[in-house]
Amino acid sequence: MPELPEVETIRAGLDRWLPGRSIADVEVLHPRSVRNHEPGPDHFASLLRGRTITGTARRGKYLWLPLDSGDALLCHLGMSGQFLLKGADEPADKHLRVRLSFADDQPELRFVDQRIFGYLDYADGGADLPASVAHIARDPLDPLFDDAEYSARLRRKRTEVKRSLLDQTLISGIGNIYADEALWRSRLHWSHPVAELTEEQVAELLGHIRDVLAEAVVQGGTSFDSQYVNVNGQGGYFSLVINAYGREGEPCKRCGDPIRREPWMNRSAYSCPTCQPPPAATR
DNA sequence: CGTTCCTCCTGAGAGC
DNA sequence: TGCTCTCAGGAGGAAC
Repeated sequence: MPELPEVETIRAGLDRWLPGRSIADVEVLHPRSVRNHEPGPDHFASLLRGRTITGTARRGKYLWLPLDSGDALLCHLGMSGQFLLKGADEPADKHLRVRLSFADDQPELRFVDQRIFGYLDYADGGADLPASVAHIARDPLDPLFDDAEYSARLRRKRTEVKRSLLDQTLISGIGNIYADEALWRSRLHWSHPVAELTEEQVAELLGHIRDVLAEAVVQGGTSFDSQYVNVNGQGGYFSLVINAYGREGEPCKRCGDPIRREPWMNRSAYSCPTCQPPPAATR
């Protein structure tokens, strides 16, 4: 259930376990989970058998495992995807979609995904950056993220600030929760037009985005390492202090007024009506 | 061309 | 209880 911190937590957990291991077998239990691989599940499995995982990588919410062939096993967790490391003798999880076993007697890697919005794919030549991830912007925790370029690009858009935060081609890794949290910290309403943000406001927003993501990464990091085998990437999430998301009717931690929920894009936007007033019409 | 919005799934919880 | 409705941390691509 992944935004950047959850995906990063999973990546870090996998990175302590997978590099150097050889894939012995791949079992695809639901074809939709590998739907982007045109030749089909059997071909997908055959490409992976015998390959050695050489590392782990992430951009935004995309995760991939570089292989000794120079290709990569690409993964997006969608809304409900999880990676679990479990013993082969443990019972199948309810929504187990793909199972990868390794050459030795080690735990297997399971891809579990209730809603099947997530997927695995074989990325030809994608060890450094899979082609299907190339259009995704760097995320704000990436040392090569260019703040000035982001600010200029953002302010040229004709859209609202929350929409822009969820546009992964502008800035990646942010989803509905961290968007609402960063906007709360910035005292910005979701509908604020990005073209009207000053450079200073963008810089402040970016600072809050980095803070909330980094705090969540630290929290998430504690949950993944209990037992490598029983890992559920979602665990640490709820220890983060949430100020807006999901708090409809509860008091704003700054001013005490009840947090409001507004329908937004077939989803929800949470904000403080006092700290985050809708922008005044400018024309 | 840029921006908006529908759709792909399964399941939980609320209300009747 | 069982039905219907809404909602859920995402993103590609059709529609405008």
